[in-house]
Amino acid sequence: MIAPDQAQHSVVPPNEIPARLGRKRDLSRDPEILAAALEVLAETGYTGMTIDMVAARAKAGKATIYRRWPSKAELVIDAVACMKKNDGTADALPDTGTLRGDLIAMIKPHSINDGQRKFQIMAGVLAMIGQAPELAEAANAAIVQPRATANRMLMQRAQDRGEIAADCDIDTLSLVTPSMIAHRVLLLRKPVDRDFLISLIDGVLLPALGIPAPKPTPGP
Amino acid sequence: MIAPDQAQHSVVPPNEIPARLGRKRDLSRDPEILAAALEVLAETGYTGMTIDMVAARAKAGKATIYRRWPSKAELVIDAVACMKKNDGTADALPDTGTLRGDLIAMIKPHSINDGQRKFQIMAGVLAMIGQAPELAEAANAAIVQPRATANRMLMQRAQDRGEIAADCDIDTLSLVTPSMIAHRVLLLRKPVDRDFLISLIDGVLLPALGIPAPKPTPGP
DNA sequence: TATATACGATACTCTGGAGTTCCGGATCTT
DNA sequence: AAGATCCGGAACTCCAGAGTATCGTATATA
Repeated sequence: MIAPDQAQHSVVPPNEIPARLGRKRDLSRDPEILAAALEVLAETGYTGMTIDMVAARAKAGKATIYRRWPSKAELVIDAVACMKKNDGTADALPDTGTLRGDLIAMIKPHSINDGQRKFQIMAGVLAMIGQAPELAEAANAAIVQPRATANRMLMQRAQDRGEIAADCDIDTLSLVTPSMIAHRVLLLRKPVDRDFLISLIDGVLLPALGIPAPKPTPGP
Repeated sequence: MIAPDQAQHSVVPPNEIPARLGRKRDLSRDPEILAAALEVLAETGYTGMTIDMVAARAKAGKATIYRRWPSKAELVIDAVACMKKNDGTADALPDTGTLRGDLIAMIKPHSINDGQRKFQIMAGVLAMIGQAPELAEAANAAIVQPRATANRMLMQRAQDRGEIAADCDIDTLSLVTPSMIAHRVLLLRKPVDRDFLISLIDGVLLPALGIPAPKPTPGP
């Protein structure tokens, strides 16, 4: 999917590598171009983004880009899909013993900035989800699902150790924070800061799971 | 805001109407053009929408449109803003005596279709919120806020009559359903049907407010 | 009636950007 | 060495669509 035209001779025997002549394609440029595309996408949105911007940002020629992706749309789809791989959300899930501790521990400066950026990209990408439904799936898989999955795993663990009831609607609740972060970034254009995330945890998630508010007034 | 250039002689005494010569502008065409713009917007998105499409849909000339709005962007902003006026969400808020009854009563076929269409428009409009922050406000005010306000009023009443605790985070909770509907329509591209809305009410809102699930298994 | 503006319809201009082609130089296979 | 393909860079073609201008007609004021 990354380099769509690398498998062009599907007729030749699979054991015989095509062994094409000439200079080899520099595969290390692929991720650099995709990263540049994501940067421009986050800054200007899909409509404002031009291939020249991406080429300039990646210090590449336009021909190099069109040699690897057939169109602007496919480049963007690929760039969004590749976010999923280098995300690192699932690594090192916290384990503090309480669900609230785990959820709070997920709030790190890095993950806040990363999240802000991802939803910025989502805003730029939503421009063309009407024409490319596959892009909606890619964006969902790369941006929303990692967070939802992390939430689901934390809640599942809490359920297994009896901290929350067995009949909680974990699947629905795991989507609450991603959805409300998206609304805050896309429409309200407010920052996703620590206080907002804590208000989601203490005002929505934990109450919905039957865990009472921990500190009504957190002293200084 | 609807006809930006109708007040062009701000110097003349306000009691003396300009009394311009020539044929008068047909004001009844304004809402027809705005409605056509919303239709095209919902179908094709901002990028795919052309002024010719809007003109054809409204059976109007392009000049007629440009005589009233200076650009495509301003037309769209106005169209979205005008949704807020003819929405009818706030009228006839249900009053069944219980919060769950009220929330369920809000689920009517009409409001479901209307909501689906509004969030479709929101998808089309998100394309340019990067360039026009005012459009983000307009979309928020026209699409999300009416629903959030209705939710907030219902919860406030429940709080006043003691059905739910006084320290509930009503402001945050009122945004849960609009945010999750948006995610479902925009990214998941699934229909917003009755079952989904009920799962939000019984799986998130009511538990978060401390109201136990009413029927674990709703018999036939 | 004379003038001025709005109307729908059509033709027109103009610009930005997608996608293509060519260049000189580098790197590969044979 | 020779031929083929890559590279970054730049010039190029091509077109959809925003915005403008014009025309014949309708409706307003003076």
